[in-house]
Amino acid sequence: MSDSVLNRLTDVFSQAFADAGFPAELGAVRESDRPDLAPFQCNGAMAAAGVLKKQGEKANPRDIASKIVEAVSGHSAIAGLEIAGPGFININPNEELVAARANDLIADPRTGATLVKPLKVVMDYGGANVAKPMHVGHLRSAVIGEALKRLFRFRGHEVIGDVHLGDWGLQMGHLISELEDEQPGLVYFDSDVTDGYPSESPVTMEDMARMYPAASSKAKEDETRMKRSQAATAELQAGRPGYRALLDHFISVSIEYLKQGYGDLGVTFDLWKGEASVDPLIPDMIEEMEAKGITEDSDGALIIRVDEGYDSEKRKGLPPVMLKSSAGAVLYHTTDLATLVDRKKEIDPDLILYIVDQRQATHFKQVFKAAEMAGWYNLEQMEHLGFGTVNGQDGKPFKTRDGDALRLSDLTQMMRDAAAKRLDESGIGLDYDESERRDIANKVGMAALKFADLQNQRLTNYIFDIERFTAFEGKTGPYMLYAAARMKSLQRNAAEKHVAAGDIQISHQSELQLVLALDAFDKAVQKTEVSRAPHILCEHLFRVAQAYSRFWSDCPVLKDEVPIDVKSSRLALSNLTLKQLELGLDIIGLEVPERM
RNA sequence: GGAUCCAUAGCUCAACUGGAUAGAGCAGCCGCCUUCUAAGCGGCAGGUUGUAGGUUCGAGUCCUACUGGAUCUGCCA
Repeated sequence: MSDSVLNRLTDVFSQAFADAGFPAELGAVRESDRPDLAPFQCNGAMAAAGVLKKQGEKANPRDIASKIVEAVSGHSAIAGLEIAGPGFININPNEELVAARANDLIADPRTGATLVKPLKVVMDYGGANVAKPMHVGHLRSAVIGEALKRLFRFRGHEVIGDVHLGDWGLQMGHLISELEDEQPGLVYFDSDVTDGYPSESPVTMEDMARMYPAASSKAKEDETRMKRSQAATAELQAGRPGYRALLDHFISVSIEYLKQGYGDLGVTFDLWKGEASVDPLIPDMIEEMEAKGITEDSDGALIIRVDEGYDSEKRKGLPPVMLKSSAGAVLYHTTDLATLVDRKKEIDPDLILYIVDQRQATHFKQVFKAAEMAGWYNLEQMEHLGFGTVNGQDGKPFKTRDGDALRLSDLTQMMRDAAAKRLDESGIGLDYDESERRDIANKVGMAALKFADLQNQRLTNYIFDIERFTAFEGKTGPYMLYAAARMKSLQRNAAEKHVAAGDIQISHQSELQLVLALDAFDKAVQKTEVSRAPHILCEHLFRVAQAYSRFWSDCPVLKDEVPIDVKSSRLALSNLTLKQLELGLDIIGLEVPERM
């Protein structure tokens, strides 16, 4: 496999800088900020002048630039060079080199994307809770996590995705005590019975969705009601068989529901573990931590101090990790640590990524520090990848008009309906049968939803605007599906007309721009991995789709007046673009319909 | 009180980690469909990058202080 045009140029310039006595890194070539002047630029001359100046020599960056230009001019990879401003070097690549690169990309099933030395990576995302319906707040973790999982796999890593259910806290106590109020006669509440519980769940997902908020609000106002929930939680965690059996029902009913919800988004998990599943590890874990001398007793609670400078009076510094409350209950610090122990034992990963709301940044800082103190992992092996909250247009967390969180299933249905409506309006799909129309509407709707999320940088807060989501023009998921569908259409028409793909030759600016856009794939994928930022890949794919749309309007392929070798070349370029777009869109979780 | 994050075009967001004239999309205005999909393409307009300093050849990006917002801050997860 050849190297990208950008890397080839970097090699040439690095050599020139090294020969001139400068660090080779100064020869780094980059995509130009001024594409109107040239596609590539090298800014090393300015930095080189800085190096000389530090050594006490005076230097003019323009002089250095002309020295470098002299050294590289005439190289076969370069068609033109120009020095501009304080010492920028603008570079035009040799078009034959670009065309040769395009033909190499065709031969590569990964269209130029390289692989890395594989790591074993656990990704903790999704973060749904047992017994609670999925709402818009669950969207980002699922969509971002899934994209990162697929990206890391595409890079060659071994990735295990774990949904890590919230199934072990007070919420379970709420649910158990509420169920006892509603159906006190159930066998689970008979403490004389310890075995042989029914295999059928006493509650449905809708039951739980109703019962949990009811219990929670009662407990907020009524202290005795809260005490009952807490007692039920404690008994559950102490292993009362009837409660444990109920929990198993809650979990399996929830998982079935969640698989549906995540499945609608194309999100899948390798592990459906949760907090409850690591509970058996906790006693040994605490014993180990005590033996290592990192725990201490404080006001009856068992804690780990993770910050020497912590001052509880002034509330300054990082608060301690709480392993056990003064009431003896296990907390979410504890289960998260136990999960780390479990993963060490079962998987022994090189890296663990948590794709969780940015609000939990402090929590993860504490947990990671404790895990390091226990000697299980290095701090570099655990990363919290936070993201902003989903807000309404008023900047506050998104709510429906009734004040509830919008259910994810309602949101996805709205997206599908909007896409179906758009399909009707276009008039294109009138002759498609019903199932294909549904399929297209689903793919377009989900593409719009996911792309709207992923194109934002992770950390910024997220303004949820259904109007904007269901607008399918411009920088949207549907735009990219549309570009890809055109490529497929062209492919079909070419087959009908018996036009075969051939060698790519560049005869138009739009073809050159498209090839250069495609050639940036590997770099975009690498940057996305390093910064764990899917929006970088989204940006690349959008630029490819945009370059293709220009190509589409500027460069006819199958029209009669086009010479046969140009037809073959352009068809090959279109097919190459389709291949890369499908690879990239698959990573961010978008599916391309055959036509739309 | 302490800490983290954010502030860029009317709106939603980028800006390759210090480089040229800060870029896209939407909304607005003007063009382009009798042959490969107009969910598209071309063009115009839109900015004192929250404020004030500092570092240097060069700052949206780095340092300091403010202003405004979000979040977290030992026994819920």
